[in-house]
Amino acid sequence: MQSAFEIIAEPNRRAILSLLLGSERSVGEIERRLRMTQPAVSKHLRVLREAGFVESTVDAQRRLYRLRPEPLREVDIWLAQFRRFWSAHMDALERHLDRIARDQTKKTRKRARPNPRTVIGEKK
Amino acid sequence: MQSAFEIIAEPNRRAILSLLLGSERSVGEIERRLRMTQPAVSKHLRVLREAGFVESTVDAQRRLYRLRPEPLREVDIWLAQFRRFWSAHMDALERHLDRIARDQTKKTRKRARPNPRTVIGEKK
DNA sequence: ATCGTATATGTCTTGACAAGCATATACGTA
DNA sequence: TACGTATATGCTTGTCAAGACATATACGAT
Repeated sequence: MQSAFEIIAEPNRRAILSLLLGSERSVGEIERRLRMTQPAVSKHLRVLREAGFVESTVDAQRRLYRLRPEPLREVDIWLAQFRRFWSAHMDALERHLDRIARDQTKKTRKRARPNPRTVIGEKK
Repeated sequence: MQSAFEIIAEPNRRAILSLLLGSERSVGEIERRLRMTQPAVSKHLRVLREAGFVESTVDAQRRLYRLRPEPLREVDIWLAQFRRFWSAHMDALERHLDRIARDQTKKTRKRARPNPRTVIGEKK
């Protein structure tokens, strides 16, 4: 469970992070909002805290948890390398859809892929 | 293993995706480059294909795998909600670097990082 | 037809982890 | 003090995924 990617692989943890985006919350608030059991919330918070995604302060018996930016930025940095790639593809798709939708004569400047081949896509 | 987040939680799969960013590759190439066993590569590629991260075309006995953008965009969309947050927490220089990354300009870098608080942080 | 290469798949084992439930700890209040 | 509330932690169980190894399938060449 070292990497930030593994941490956010868990849906409940992602939900907690999204919730904390609004404001800091106590364990009880998270528990009620996300309809999880209290131990589950505490355990996920522990994982998130140890990975640096959240931090907490003590308020009497409660603990208030809030978001920390660094680990998510790390994910974002990894993702960044693909942005150039997918914007190229989306542009190609947009051009294509645009041609179809308007049914007008448009010249193709460039193909996204030079030769059309049979592609094995995802399972259905 | 439905969600894109679970798919990219696996380090070898992330390595494959990064490798495919360069160009399409055969299973054998991936195997050698990433020093994984062939069945391991094939299995990871299957997972990636079924989740829409890659597609393949047949070239004689080989299969050439290449990247598909959509699933990573999905991850990026989730991540997007946090950008506003962390840019508020980032210092000015990091914001600056972020801008640089976006429009591929080049400049000098330095280091700064303030964060004073009484806080229960990550494990040591 | 046989062989070699490239890739996919099946089986088995092992380890990680999430959930549930019970219990411990910490703190405020009467 | 005793009690209620808030949170953390311990234990057990079921699930699932990844690696290793063996085997199957597909194709080209001889």
